[in-house]
Order: sequence, then structure tokens, then C-alpha cells
Amino acid sequence: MPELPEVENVARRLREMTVGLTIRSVDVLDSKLDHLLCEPSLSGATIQDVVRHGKFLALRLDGARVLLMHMMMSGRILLRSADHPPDDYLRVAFILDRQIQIRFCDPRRFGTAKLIGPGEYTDFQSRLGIEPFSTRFTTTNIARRFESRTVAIKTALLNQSIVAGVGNIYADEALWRARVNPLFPAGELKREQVASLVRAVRRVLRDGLKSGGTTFSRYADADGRPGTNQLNLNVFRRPGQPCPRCGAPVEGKSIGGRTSHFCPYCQQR
DNA sequence: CAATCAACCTGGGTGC
DNA sequence: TGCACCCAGGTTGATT
Repeated sequence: MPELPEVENVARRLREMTVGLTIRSVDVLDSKLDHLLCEPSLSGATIQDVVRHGKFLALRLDGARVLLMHMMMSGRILLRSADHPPDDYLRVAFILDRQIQIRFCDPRRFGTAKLIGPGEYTDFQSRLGIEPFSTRFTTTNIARRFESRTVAIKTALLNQSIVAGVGNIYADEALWRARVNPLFPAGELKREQVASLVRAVRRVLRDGLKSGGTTFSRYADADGRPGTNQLNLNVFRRPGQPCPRCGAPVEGKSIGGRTSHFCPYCQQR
């Protein structure tokens, strides 16, 4: 669920509402997250900034510490006032000033939250691929990273050390826009195809962001509201339905272990 | 280094 | 309604 647009939505709202506030206490309800009750304690740490890296959310704290979170498929990061009714599947709550709380809810418990230092933060960022809205996201740079890769282009797009933030939904939509077959080997794309794909990735992510994200099942923004981008999708989870461009039935098949949808007629290569 | 695959978990949907 | 079974938007670490 949460891919770049969804995490960006949450990050913006958190930045707007929590920068400058101090964490007063931490309630851990899931023992998998007991490590958040560490020493030195998070209590007393002030939030300096909230940023997104790929699909990760980073709360930069004073003392050069960073709280790095990932929602995986089922997580929500909610901004709540202290008197807001309980949220289902709460795993940890960060109690801030002004009766504000950041609640991390996640039924599947795949999501992560950990506190790291400056060294680990730098390493983490250097391992992550190119951000689609950065100036480094160019045809030349992406073509270089695809070079000599034998995996399907769909699989390469999902590789977070190549491009950061693209997940299953936006990968299928970008490939459809660029008219590239998801099974085509990444290293064999012509430069012009890479150029189309670079444009398409930016386009589908920007559209997703504008519609408040894609909500298929659980995604909600920091205020608990779903997005509407699922209404704009052209191929994802539409097997058998007509391709909006040519009318041929959309095909669904597993690629690299991920469900994938594409038009077999206008995405021939 | 690159590719593949299992593991991490639970809820929701489907079919009997 | 109950239950077994299958599927899920992601990442990591072990293995080939």
C-alpha cells in the first residue's frame, strides 16, 4: 500500500504539525518494538524535521538521532490528539507536547520503527536508490543502473537500491504509461524506452500524490483519511478489463513473485 | 555482484 | 455461519 506518494503525504502532514515538538513519552504495545524503550530514552527528544526517503519516514531528532519508520503493507502512521478514540492495531504511540500523539498502527506487524545514529543514517541513505523527484533521476543515470541487468524491468523498478519509492502499484502504472512490457529485461531497454519510463514514473507518482494516495485496503493519511488514486489506475488489479488505450483485455500474471498487470497489446516491449 | 527465495505476520476474501 | 485455504501494496538475509 504505502509507496512514495502515500509516505510523502504522511511526511508532509507530520512535518507541518510536529516539527519543534518534544517527545514526552513512548507507549510500546508490541514487544517487537521494545527496543524503542532504549537508553538514552526518546523522552525529551525534540523533532527537528520529518523527511521521506523512498518509502521510509524519518523523524530527525536533536542529538543527531533519527527515528526511521516503515509502514510496509498494512501500517498507518496517524497524528491524533490525546482525546481521540483508540485506533485498532496500535503498536506504539509517541506522546508529544500539546496533546498531540503519533500513533503507529499495523495489523500485520511487518512495519518497522527504529532509532539510529548519524553513521547508520548516512549508510542507509547511501544504500537507497535514486529519488524520482530529485535532479539525479535522469535517463542517463537510470539507464546506467539498468545496464547489464537481466531481471524483468518490473523487478528492476521495484528494486529500492535502483529507484527509491516505487512499489507494485505505481510500477505497473508507469510501465503501462511508457508502453513497456514488464517482462522485458531491464538491461535491454533502448535509451528512448528508459526516457519514457523515467517520465512515466514521475507522472504516476505525481498523480498519486495529487489524489492523496492509492487506497486499496488499508492506506490512510496521517489524519486517517483514504486516498482516491485507485480511481485513476489504468491497469493495476484490472485483469480482463479493457485497456483504456487500446481496448485489449488487461493481463494479470506473477512477475518476480509479485502480482502484475499490463496490456499485452500496447506494451509489447 | 546479481538473482532467487524464504521468512516475517495477520486480516480479509472466497468457496465449500 | 463456520472453516480451510489463498492472497496481500515490502524488505531483509541466506543461498545459489
